[in-house]
Amino acid sequence: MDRNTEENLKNDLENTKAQMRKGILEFCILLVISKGKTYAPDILKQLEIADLIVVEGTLYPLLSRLKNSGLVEYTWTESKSGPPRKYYTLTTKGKEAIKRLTLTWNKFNKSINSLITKTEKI
Amino acid sequence: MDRNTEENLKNDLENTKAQMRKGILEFCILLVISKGKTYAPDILKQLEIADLIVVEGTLYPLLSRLKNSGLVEYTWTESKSGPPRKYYTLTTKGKEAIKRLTLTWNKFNKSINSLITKTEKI
DNA sequence: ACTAATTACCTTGTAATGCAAGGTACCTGG
DNA sequence: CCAGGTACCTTGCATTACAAGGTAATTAGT
Repeated sequence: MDRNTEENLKNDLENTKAQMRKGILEFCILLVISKGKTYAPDILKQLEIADLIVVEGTLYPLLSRLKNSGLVEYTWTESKSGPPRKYYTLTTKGKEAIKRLTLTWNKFNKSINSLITKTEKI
Repeated sequence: MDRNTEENLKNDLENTKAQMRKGILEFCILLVISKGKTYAPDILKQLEIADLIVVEGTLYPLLSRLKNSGLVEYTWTESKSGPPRKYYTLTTKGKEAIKRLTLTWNKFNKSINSLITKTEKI
């Protein structure tokens, strides 16, 4: 594979990988919050540790959506080193959502694995 | 959980699940094609068997994208029961793409599992 | 020979949403 | 009092899945 093809392939795949990441974003954010009270910049750090790059402009609107859906709630809390923070926690509904999304995730996993194993002749 | 909350939760989750499905769509279509020559309606059937509902209006543009990216190619083939079909196969680049996407998929899986296991205190 | 049904391909318009970039506001330290 | 750090949020753009509708080839029924 020459250098150009390699370059193109990388670009195409970046796109597809981004799509994959998007798909699991909401689920992952709920998972992070389920670990206990957190606020936006901390969520970003934890996602980065889990190897999922997300940026502010994505996270804030998403947190608002989760709030409006009643899956999370927040309380303002003073900080010792800056402006007050919104600490998010899961609601009962949010916990239920995580359970179901975990099942969904496992289901997709199964679908893909069934497709992968059928293709080992590549 | 009352009936309204249950209804709302279902709707919210449908949305999120749809997002997840979108993310893996391109990958899954490549996997199906890697099993051997196929054409659009057959791809739809195989995805349905793997529990991934996709519709025509989604598939055709996506196949065009994959074609333009050089991951798949097609040949027109006569049919015994209707108009001619476009039979798709993977290119070398497409096979390479599948390998990398499989790695990506495994990586995301690991990320999520690390988030899930950290949260068993729910 | 005509018509209806089937099969297959594709396009248009809409809505959702991730991201880059930019903006506001609070607090602390020099 | 102002510069830097921290935290919140919004706007505009591009991508893209889907619903709905359209074109065309072949076959079956009458």
